[in-house]
Amino acid sequence: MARTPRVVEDRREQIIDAAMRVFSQKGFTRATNKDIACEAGITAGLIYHYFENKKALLDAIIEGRSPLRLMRSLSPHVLALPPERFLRFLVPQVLGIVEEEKFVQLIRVFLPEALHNPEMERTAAETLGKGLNFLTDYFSSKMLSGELRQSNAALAAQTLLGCIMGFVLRRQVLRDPTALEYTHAQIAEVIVETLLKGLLPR
Amino acid sequence: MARTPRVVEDRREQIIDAAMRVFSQKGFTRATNKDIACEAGITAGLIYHYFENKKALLDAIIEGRSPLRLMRSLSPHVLALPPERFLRFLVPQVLGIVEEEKFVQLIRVFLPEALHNPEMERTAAETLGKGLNFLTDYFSSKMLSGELRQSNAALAAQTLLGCIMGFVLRRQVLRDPTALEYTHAQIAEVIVETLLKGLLPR
Amino acid sequence: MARTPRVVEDRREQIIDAAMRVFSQKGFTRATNKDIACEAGITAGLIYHYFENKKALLDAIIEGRSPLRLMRSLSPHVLALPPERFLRFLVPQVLGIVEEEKFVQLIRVFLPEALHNPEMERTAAETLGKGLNFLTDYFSSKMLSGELRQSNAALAAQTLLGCIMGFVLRRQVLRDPTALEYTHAQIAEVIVETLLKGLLPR
Amino acid sequence: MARTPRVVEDRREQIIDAAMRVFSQKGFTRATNKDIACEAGITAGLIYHYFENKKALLDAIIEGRSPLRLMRSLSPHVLALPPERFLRFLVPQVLGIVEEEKFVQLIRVFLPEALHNPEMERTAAETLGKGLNFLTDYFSSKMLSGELRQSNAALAAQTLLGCIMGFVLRRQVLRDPTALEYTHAQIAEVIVETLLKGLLPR
DNA sequence: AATGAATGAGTGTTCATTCAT
DNA sequence: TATGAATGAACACTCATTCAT
Repeated sequence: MARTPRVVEDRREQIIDAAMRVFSQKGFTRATNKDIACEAGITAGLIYHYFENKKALLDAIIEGRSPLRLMRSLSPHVLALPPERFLRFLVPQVLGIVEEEKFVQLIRVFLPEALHNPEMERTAAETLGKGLNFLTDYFSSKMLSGELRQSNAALAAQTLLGCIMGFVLRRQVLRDPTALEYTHAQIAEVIVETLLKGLLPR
Repeated sequence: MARTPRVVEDRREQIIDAAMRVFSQKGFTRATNKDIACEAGITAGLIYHYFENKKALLDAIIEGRSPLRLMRSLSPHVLALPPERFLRFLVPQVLGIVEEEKFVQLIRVFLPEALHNPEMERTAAETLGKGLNFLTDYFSSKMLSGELRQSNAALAAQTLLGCIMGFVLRRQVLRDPTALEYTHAQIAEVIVETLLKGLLPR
Repeated sequence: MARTPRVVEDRREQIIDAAMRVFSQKGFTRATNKDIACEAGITAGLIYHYFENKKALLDAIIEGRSPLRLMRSLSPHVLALPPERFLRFLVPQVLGIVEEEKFVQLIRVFLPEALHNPEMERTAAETLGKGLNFLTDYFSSKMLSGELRQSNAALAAQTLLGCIMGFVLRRQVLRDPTALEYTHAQIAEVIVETLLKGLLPR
Repeated sequence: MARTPRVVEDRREQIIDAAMRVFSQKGFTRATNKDIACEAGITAGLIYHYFENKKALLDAIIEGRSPLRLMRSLSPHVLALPPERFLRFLVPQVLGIVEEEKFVQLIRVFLPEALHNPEMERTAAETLGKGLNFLTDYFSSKMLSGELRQSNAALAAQTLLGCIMGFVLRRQVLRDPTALEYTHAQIAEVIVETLLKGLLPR
């Protein structure tokens, strides 16, 4: 009896996982319910016991797999670190999370959807916004304290995150083999080195 | 007279334009022939007078609207400029081209397609690669001449282009209103300032 | 229970039967899925639950309804019969099978298809070939034993089968009312008498 | 001026010829107007200056190419010949005409159409009927005169024509390579010998 | 006479969704 | 829970036919 909800959750997860894989490979529209059912080892009809429709399944993926850990793992104490140590900690950390298989799948599912769906566009913008706010706050405080030179903190934050996104885009979305040869350490080193000198006071 | 070929070309262009708009709004798969025909003010059947099938129409968009101008407009003489002037010229130039309506549409059509179509994935990676090579070459030569400090030129190029892509992604793909408030000049200023100091020798 | 596979088979058979009727009336190309579905009392979509496509449905008709019984019913012991008894048994037998409704439908489906489809052309030629071989063998052995006069057994076989085909063609394909007035017995009598003893008076 | 109707007739003939070829290869329904226009070296629209629609083009083929020569070439004086000479003249003659390329095309166009079109079914039955009547009359008179033994003349006629049709069907419709190896002379010889004198030894 | 752009009705096929079992 | 038969509303695409030129 205590089992039923457990099983239900398992089945749900199982379907979500399968859908995640199929959507990330084929895209939401091209993926059929049969594809997903097949990947999950069930029949297509059963999906409708756990999800209202195909769209609800997509929503479940996106809601359930939100990159919250990212925020959590970066929390309070790191904010106290001086810029150089902060960035040398943050950048590889972000790269590590963002280039995980699950996260890459999420990007591949979410990105095309965001492109053609205003609601998801907003969700994506907001999620990114949270990350940017976090960084912006950090930069602002360090600019105030004089540890970073004065400039537009929000734009600086966007510049940093943009660099990282650029790498991820080329590596995980375009799957450029050249870009995939670098290690996270190398990438982080270059980003940090390049931006840091520009951000530090003379 | 002398008109006939003109009309044919016009009709083709007209269909391509309509498809461009519809694809960029709805995505290739979701866009129906009727949508495109409707947008172009014709009937769906006529599309097949000019294009073999829906995919051929997509190909025509992508081949016909390739961002070649970008490369051409940046060519020879600018390579001689010193880094600061070079970047202050280049970055707004690229932003200007890349944020044109037509170009943004192209991105919105191409990106989701590249995500689920290996052939386009390669095309996209190659196109980006050309831009990166151009930058990498410039950085390499300036590192040799001592105008920039020694480091991995390819990664530096990716960092620069990544920043720009990050901005475009947030502004034109996610259409984040906050990000859209900045002018090209502001964005370019921050990117150049931030990266330049990191790239210049001490 | 124990019903489920039965139902599936029934539905398949039901669709094949409907298709058989529609194809034989309208021809494969002219027959629409809607026609078939309508005849079967189902919706067009359901056809694709049981058959990959329209062509596969045609194949199923042709494979499933192959005139194998014809060969089987004629087998071993009749070969020992003397020519006159053999033919007096064989010809009405063949006429009976070949003029059955199902078989006539098969001809009406197959013939036009064989005319424009090399694969089916071959299948038809081979099927006919098997019948001819059977007859040729019989004629050969009886020519050796002196029960039939020496001549080209293969051509004699073709002559006999040709007569029968000629009748069937006129009766069942061209549906000539004059030809339909004869009974199988009459037709068989004339064919056997004519071929066996010839037209000339003794 | 006297030319115009000539040209019109030529164009018409040219289109009919092209249609004949295309219809006999692909079948009426599968053949497109573009196919025909292409084969005729014109554009599809032009067909409609000479024919009301596709069906009218088919009718023109069938009406214009009726196998009248066959009847004409067999006319009056041959009727006087004794049976053996008559058949030895008739059978190769018929085979020769019926296996001409043009006639075979006609069969390949007509046969599938007759199968699915009652009107053409009747036309075909009538045409065949004329041939049968001719033969039946001959057989009747020779039975009366005692040159042939008494039997059902109509069925005997059908038997003879059926034999020929059987050969043509196997050779020209099913294109059986084995059957195509025989010469007209061989085929005619066997048919005449078998029907005339029968299979039994004297 | 001839073209070919344009139409629109229709075709085979797909697939999300429902539902009896 | 789970199945898979069944539906029906699309959809991409074809093609006979029309018509301005």
